[in-house]
Amino acid sequence: MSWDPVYKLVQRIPRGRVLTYGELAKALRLPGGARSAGRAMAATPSGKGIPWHRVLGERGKILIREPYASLQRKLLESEGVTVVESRVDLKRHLWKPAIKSKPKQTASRKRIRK
DNA sequence: CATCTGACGACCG
DNA sequence: GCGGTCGCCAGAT
Repeated sequence: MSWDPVYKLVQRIPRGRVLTYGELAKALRLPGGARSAGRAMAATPSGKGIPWHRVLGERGKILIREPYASLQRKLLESEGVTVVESRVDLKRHLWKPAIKSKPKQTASRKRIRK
């Protein structure tokens, strides 16, 4: 599986902003959901300039285990993101990615919900 | 091929 | 809020 689309989006996250696995997966419509986003990040090649630390769990919580958790927190704080009790304030730092090309739905997009 | 293992998240108690 | 279960599914063993 090629996670390129994921890395590409992650690289677009502005400095000082963050994104959650769930939002990431939803934005790219990854099959398997958030877990897929997590797998992609787990396979993130280091040294590619990919700001993996800007991806957090639901509610802005740092889910990765040590020793990376400390590093992630450190990197976030160095960008001006306040981390409290292993979590950041999404209201203040969540970044909303542009919608991934949603092929013409001009006027058919109806609610799927009940 | 059979199992196990998660950078997840929704749900439940 | 915390811990356990379940669905998800690509990789590793």
